[in-house]
Amino acid sequence: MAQRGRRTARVSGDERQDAILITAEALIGERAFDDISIEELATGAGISRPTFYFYFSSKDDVLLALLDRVITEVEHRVGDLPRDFASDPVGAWTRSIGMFVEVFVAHRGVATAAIAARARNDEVRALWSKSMQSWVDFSSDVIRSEQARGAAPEGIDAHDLAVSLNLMNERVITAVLNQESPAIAESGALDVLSTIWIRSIYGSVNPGRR
Amino acid sequence: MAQRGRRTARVSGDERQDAILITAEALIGERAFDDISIEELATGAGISRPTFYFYFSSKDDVLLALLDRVITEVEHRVGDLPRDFASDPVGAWTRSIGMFVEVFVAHRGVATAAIAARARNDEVRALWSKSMQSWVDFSSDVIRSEQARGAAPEGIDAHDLAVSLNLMNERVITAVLNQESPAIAESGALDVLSTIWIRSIYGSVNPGRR
DNA sequence: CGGCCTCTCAACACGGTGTTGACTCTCTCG
DNA sequence: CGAGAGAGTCAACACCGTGTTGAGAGGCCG
Repeated sequence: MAQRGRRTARVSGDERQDAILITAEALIGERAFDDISIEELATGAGISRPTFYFYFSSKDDVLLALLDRVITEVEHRVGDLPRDFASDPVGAWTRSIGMFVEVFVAHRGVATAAIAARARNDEVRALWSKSMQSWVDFSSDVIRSEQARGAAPEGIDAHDLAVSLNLMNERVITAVLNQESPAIAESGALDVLSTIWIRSIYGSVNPGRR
Repeated sequence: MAQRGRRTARVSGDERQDAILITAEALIGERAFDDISIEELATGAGISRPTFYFYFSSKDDVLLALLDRVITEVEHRVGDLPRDFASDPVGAWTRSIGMFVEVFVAHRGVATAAIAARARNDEVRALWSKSMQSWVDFSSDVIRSEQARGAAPEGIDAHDLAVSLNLMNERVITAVLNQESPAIAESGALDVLSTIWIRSIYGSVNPGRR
């Protein structure tokens, strides 16, 4: 939120700022963020390179602004997520994971760029963490309440489980979208992920001995 | 394998090449790969920057050489992994995952650098994939055989499951090692990961209806 | 109108990468 | 043993991308 980008601002020039963001989002969709120069962003927005610095302090700052929007959307959507897990756990989890996938796909470019940038940029890392945290909080709350009502077995820390499963989602979806190898087919992803979530949240299996 | 780095080579100068690799491995442990300049690698190896180019064609080429070693180790260790899953599935899986964790921790710097570099460098991506593929092949083989002997339920594709779980391991361990947030405690990681693997491989749960 | 604040950019400084061309060893073969 | 072919080395250069500086143009407000 608030004051990402521009320094003091008040009247016009907002359009320029937007133009940079729009250019960035467009380019990010077709090319790696690292391969986009500030020159290109500036030209795309109809300004010179030094002028770019009037609006943003760096290329990463642009990414941050883009990420901000995504975070806002994530927090909205997570907040609106239904919590009717008692009546239809499988469906409810699948819908939640489906929403995670949707957000990722919708902001594919920003997500990919942010994941790459978080290794070197603290602010990007913090912001990304914040959005992952929304999902983790949501899932660990639900897991805990499923454990409390006896539907899911205790014996595993709800938070750790939620973190691991959400990180799995992040990684698997990234692999699918980037057509990595090894990866899985996009069509089957939601299914596999849901199954893993369900089994590891509700299952208490002791194969063989132990 | 073979012929990474140096162009034709035959006699001496090998030491120089090693010196670069050693310097790289040392620096990579204390600083992000991106923040290391070729100048530093050269100086560390006692040569000038242009001379560096005699041995490697780029900084990424050095990383590739480092990765090559890791791949070799991974393939060895995966090959040596016991397959006594019938008698003690939980223990066997935990040991396998433990080995994955060990390799990651042992080559922490290279792993982190490779993960960051794979986004921009095709060769790094290919090499990393190769090592992940070793784990995936191993795990999907075992899952398939566990399904065949009736210990694990069918109804989920062994390959997709193996890919997802291995990507989860990669991501969770990275998060732990980099002290990201959200992440989990290093001490509990193996436990949580094993539990998720076991439950999703052997469990067939239908909570509520379906 | 006069001054301030927003906005703009040419020109510069810098740091990193990769290349060139000339030079020095050292080993080998006639 | 003397000539030539590598192997190995590096000063100097060409580039490109980033970020800064300083000087100005235009509008809005008293």
